[in-house]
Amino acid sequence: MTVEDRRRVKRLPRDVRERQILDAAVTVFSERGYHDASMDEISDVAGVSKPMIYAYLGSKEDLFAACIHREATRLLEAVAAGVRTELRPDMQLWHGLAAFFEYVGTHRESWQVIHRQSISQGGPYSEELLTMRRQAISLVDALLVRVATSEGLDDNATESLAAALVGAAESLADWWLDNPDVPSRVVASRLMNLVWMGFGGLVEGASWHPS
Amino acid sequence: MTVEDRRRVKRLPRDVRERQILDAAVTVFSERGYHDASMDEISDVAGVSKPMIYAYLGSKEDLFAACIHREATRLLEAVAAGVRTELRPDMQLWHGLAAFFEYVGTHRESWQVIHRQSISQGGPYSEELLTMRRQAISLVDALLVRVATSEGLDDNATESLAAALVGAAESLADWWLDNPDVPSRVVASRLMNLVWMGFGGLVEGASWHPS
Amino acid sequence: MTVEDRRRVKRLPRDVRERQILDAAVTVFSERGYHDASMDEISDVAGVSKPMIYAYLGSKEDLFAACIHREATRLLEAVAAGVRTELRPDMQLWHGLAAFFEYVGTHRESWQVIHRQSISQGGPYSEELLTMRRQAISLVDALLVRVATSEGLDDNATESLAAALVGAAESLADWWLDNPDVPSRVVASRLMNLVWMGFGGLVEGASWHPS
Amino acid sequence: MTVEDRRRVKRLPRDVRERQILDAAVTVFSERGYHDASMDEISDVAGVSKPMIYAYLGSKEDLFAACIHREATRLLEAVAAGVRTELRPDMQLWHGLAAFFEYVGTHRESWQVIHRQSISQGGPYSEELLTMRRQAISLVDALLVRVATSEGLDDNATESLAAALVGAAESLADWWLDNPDVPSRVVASRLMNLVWMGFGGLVEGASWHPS
DNA sequence: CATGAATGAGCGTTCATTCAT
DNA sequence: GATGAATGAACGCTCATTCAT
Repeated sequence: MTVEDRRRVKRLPRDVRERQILDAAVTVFSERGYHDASMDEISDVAGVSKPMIYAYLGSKEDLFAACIHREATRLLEAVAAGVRTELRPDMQLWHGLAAFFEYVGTHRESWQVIHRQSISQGGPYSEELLTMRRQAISLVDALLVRVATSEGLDDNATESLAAALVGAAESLADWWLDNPDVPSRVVASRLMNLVWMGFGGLVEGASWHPS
Repeated sequence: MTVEDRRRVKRLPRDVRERQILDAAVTVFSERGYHDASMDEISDVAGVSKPMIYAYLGSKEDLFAACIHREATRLLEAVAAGVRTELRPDMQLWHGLAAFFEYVGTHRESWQVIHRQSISQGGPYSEELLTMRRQAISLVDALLVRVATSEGLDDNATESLAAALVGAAESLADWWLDNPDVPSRVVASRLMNLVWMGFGGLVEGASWHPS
Repeated sequence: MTVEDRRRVKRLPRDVRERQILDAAVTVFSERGYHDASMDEISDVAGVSKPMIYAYLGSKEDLFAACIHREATRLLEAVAAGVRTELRPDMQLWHGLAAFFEYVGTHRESWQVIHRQSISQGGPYSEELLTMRRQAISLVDALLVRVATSEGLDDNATESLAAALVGAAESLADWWLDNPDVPSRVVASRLMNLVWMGFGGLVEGASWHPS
Repeated sequence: MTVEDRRRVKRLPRDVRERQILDAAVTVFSERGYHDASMDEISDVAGVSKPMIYAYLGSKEDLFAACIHREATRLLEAVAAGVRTELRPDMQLWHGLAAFFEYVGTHRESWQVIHRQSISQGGPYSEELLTMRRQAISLVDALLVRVATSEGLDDNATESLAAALVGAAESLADWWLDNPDVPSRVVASRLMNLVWMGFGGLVEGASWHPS
């Protein structure tokens, strides 16, 4: 169904329209970033007039927050689905990473709307962004805590390592966008090896493989 | 303003004015982010009229690029100064990380203007940002390549690991801003242990210390 | 809303709906004024959908006119009921004033929707406002004419005095809203004394009391 | 100097531009009322771009307040100049009223921008309006207090009479706008007679004349 | 060298009003 | 009879940028 078709169709129920609008907003925000995206373009892409957006999703900031929320939730759920606590610790981490890169590879727009934005904490519009990022770190932190229990790593330490790990994954995902020929599994595997074996280990020829 | 008054105004040489302006711009950009910073505020903080800024530094985007360039160069130089190739590989990495966190801790404004910005690659204003980030990755990559030579890690692999490492450091720096009680050395040491020993090693009780 | 639900909804007769809507509109207009009142809020308060308002009462301007008409008519009727021509001239005026302040005191909403609006004659929406105000002046004028017949006050003069008197009453009503402790009768009595005895008379100790 | 000429003239000093803008704003506000006046039209009439208005006078509300302040101050000063305390009480009042109608007759725009607006106290934009009106009432109150000292009229009573008198004058001014053939002095004289002799006195043939 | 004055262009937001069901 | 869905049109406001002095 093309945009023109959609424009001619009238009186859709609210939730359908909301989904249309959110889809359009994700597309535009991911292409242009928050500031350079205009409500006009979003309404055009959605095939809906601007007042509908305000009626259903509120202000630009609200709309952005809704996008972030939906997309980040999907990503987090994908990752959480990979991390099954009945697995061996290293396998939990591995499946989490694999799920992350799998998701990023198959949902570029989703990833971009989440990640390619300012994280200046001053700006009010990034509240949702920070919240979701904190959730991501919490998820990883919980994983690390389970793994590292009673190993002398205090809460503070595991949280910082979780933050580092999340940052590493984000940054590697970005690198991947510029080097798309590498398969998802390979990228995940590289990060897995780095964080599990350490560079020291790698240098000495050690490596980790899913067993 | 009368002619007499004007005579009393300091006619500063160009490079001094440029420094004034850049300093002000760094302050404002770091506080507000690129989009929310206004040329008016920058000119106010600099104590200079707006046309001066345009005459000396060009457009807002140019000005931002100049800020990023100056501050990122300083950071990179600080890190590069830590990484001395005559050292043992692990010590090179260690001193690089230590220098990084030391710099971030003592130059918050500088760090914020570099990092707390959108990295949406669509936007033209972030050209310099991406360039400097690529330089950072190159720097780390070179280090890793020296370390890992002939270990089966190809160029592509080390570059991706370098990207991951840079991202981990950035993210950890952010975490640190929210947890400022942890000393710089401790933060650096945590990341060093993660990337050198791997989580697997840490779990088994291994750890790395500067020797 | 399913078909069953719809059947359960009350299908009220037209005049009941109109009264509902007018009541709501009076409330909202009196609170917010014409411009700041939104059709959305009115329809909310009325518990009726917007298209109903348009179907029954026409445009926003029409709706406002209907409000003004209804409320001003009630006020005028209250005052006219006080002015009984079989009374002595001064008693007519007195009872008219007393009725006015009595009405204002007991129908604040009504008074506010009538009075706290722009009277800019350019605006088309105030046609009814001006009409009703002219009626008020006519009412008073008729009273003055009866009182002052053959006293050298020509038509033009009594009409202007009627306008002055109406303005005095309006303004005093406003003052009263900010000083609600004064009883209705006292306020009316003050105005009665002013316009009957004159300030010159009051200064000399004269005063008027209902006898 | 026509608008076109003005538009071609460049780089006027700030205070000149501010006066131009205020003049234009008074014209437009008086014609259309606050809400129906658009900043676009004001900037057109002023021969200035909109950003200048915001730079010099602030928001629409600020601009309106500035208009009200300037015009109401002029009116109050004109009236206050008429009321000279060395005169006999009745003559003070008379000259005040005469000055009021004289001003209204010769400055219609000024009067309309002051008076033909909503006085809904809810709206934030009318703060200045209420303030100036309170000043007017205070001015009259002071006069009445001087006149009526020790006559059994308490503060509360004189203030209410002052409010009534101000309202009567406003309303009569409005009536006058629709009946412009009556000379200013005659209008003033009618109100003077009403409030000084009272209607009771007038009916009995008494009348007040400046002696 | 330096600046106050000035604006084109665009954005987020709102609201009275109407259509399709 | 009644309503949720939908929009055209306009408005207040801001900002990077450039003249004229």
